[in-house]
Amino acid sequence: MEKDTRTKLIAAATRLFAEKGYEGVSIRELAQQAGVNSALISYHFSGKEGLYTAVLENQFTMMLELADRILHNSLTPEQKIREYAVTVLSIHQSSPTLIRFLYSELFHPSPCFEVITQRFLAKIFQTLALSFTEGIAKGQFRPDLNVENAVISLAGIMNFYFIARPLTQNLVAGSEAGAQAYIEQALEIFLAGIRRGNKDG
Amino acid sequence: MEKDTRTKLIAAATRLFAEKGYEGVSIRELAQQAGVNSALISYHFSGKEGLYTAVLENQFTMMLELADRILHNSLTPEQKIREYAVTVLSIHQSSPTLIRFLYSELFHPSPCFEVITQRFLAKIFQTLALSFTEGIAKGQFRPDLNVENAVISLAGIMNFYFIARPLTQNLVAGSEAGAQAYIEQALEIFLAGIRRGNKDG
DNA sequence: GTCTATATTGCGATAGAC
DNA sequence: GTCTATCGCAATATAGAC
Repeated sequence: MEKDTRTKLIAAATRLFAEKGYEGVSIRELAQQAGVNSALISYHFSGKEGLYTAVLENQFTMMLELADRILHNSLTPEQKIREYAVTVLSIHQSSPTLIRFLYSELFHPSPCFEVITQRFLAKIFQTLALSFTEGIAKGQFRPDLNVENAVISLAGIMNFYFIARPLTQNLVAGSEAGAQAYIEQALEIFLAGIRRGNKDG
Repeated sequence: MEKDTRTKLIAAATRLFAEKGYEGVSIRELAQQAGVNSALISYHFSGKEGLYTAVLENQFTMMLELADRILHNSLTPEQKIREYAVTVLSIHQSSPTLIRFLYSELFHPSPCFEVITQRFLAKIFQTLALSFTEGIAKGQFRPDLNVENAVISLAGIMNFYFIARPLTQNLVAGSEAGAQAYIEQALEIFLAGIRRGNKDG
């Protein structure tokens, strides 16, 4: 049992950090939940902060891999938006704790977050913005769209379901198995809303 | 200077808690930023936790007052959705730190959060859900809408701009003075997306 | 109501035996 | 690689003078 200690620590730390936040959990609690000695955190990760960084990198790596799907292919603007939607669904389903780390980092960023901001979020943003620009140029989307705002609207409508899940689990009665159904309807609402000829006024 | 100490402490605490989170700030720092002695936190608020609760109650009170606008009047379904949008804008503009406390509480709830969940969020959710149901019944909205999901889509598209602001301030070049413009476009996208006859086939 | 000084606890990190 | 024991520090809270 040498390398297994790292794995057990990361697994316990992912759960505990997601639940209580970085400062809300002590190294003693982390070690206890992992079933190892607390001194091993310093030995394997150079301290609590190193363990947290390892957890973040582990979480964000899955996101980066999935993201290549939308970035490295040639699709129509609408297809790229659809691809973004299913990618969002995949990310949240394969890593349900990710959203907590993402928003914890968003509001209280650690040094490690800049990597994600620059390598992932900015890239996604620009890719989507280009898709909107292209869709407008081709006459598929409303010509009066502000592309930056459209990107935020798309990201908001796709991600908020997972952000608000702690609430909706209590508010909505039978809300499970609904992530995919949500994404599908949200996608149709959004696409119908930006297509040419649906302008209000 | 008796009651002024409470005010100064709440003001400093609102700023510091929003910036660093509950555990990220000490009572010494709180007192120093407020320009008072640290022992006065225990005297006036029975400790750090009491001060945090006072900050939360102060933040959430404004939200509750503004929320009455959508709840206590008889508007058409589309008018209620528009009223919700401008209310969201008002809330975030009059209290820019609120979103941080809201999501901090969403992921790491303190006892005080249940009050908000029950008195505000659930009420808003149900009011909007009723508006969608009514709009569908009157033939104004697409008949295949899932109302719970539509509420989440609306909340997501309206709030995400303010959630993602720490990011977009770095990502988008000249993004200021854009909150109202965002809300207006997001509203048109959403309404165009749920109106009858815009269904994707 | 406000201050100084201090009690007490819990934290992260590490030295050193095995 | 793992464990025990402990160090040093910073945290909150409070007692008591003013």
